Amino acid sequence: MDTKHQISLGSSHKTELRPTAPFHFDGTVHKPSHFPAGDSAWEPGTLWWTQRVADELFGLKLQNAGTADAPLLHLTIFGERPLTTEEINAISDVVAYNFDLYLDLARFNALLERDELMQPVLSHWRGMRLTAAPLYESLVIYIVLQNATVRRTVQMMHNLFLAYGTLLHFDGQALYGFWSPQVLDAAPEEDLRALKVGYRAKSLKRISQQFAGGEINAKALRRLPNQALKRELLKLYGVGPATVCYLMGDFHRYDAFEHISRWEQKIYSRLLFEQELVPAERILVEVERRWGCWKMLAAHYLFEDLFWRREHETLPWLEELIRL
DNA sequence: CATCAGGGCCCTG
DNA sequence: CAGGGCCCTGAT
Repeated sequence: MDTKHQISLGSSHKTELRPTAPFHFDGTVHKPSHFPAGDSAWEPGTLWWTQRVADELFGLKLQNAGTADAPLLHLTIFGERPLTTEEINAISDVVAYNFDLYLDLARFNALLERDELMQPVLSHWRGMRLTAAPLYESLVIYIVLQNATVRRTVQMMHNLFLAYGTLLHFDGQALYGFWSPQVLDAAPEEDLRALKVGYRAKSLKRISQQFAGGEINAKALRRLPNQALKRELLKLYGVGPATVCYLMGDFHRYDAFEHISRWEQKIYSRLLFEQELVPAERILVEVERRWGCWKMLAAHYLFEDLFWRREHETLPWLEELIRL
């Protein structure tokens, strides 16, 4: 292994989290539609992943210790050193925000129960959340997704982790932790290009520079209303209409589903209209009509349900669209 | 062997 | 606002 940096996380702390009910553990922590990035591992009932908090890397384990209607989570935090109570709480808060643990789904569930198409989907996924990553990490992932096939995205992410990530050993896992923005800010663009990220090297560097320079305050952004938030996010170099739509999801803005990329358009055409290709505009009108302010979350349910089915049955039309 | 589009975006005219 | 260019890869 030519990973330059690796560390063992010998210190561990346990704490508990109580999501609002209903809570769907596996649907929330494992997303079949996401590409495998090397920074998380999942088995039913347990998720391991890495998280950079306040410029320090941690390994995290989340275990399902409750039921859908009486949710309880055991969170174990692995670090290089003992943590204070305040630090444990801070990390718990990050986890709670990223998994949207305290989301009230009552109205959403009532809405989906009245939707014929969504009834079976809801019966599988009731309590599932749309999850987020730290803003910088989400941006990196969305940038390597741009104009690339899944295979290439996986390769780019792997190369980036190999060159700039830190392999964290904890709880029998070996998972990559993200670099700090300062690292890519300082790296020559040619070095990034050598990792075969292509023109995305420029976006990665510019974004890293903006974060390293303290221009971005993710927590302050959370307080902005949708349109202002969108405006701010679009100022980030390399963020356009497709990426900003994903980012609004990271900020739990479930009413902000305002863009459909080509491959998603084909998938929604099938699921909503049973047609090959419906105009994007018509799809957006339809999701607004059906799900209103919950449209992004509802669309997420449909999508994850589809990709979960893909793991268990063959869907030839979908395979053609995914193009590994 | 060449050509092309891909889970976009920036820049230019 | 339309269209070209961008890095690289696998498909054709």
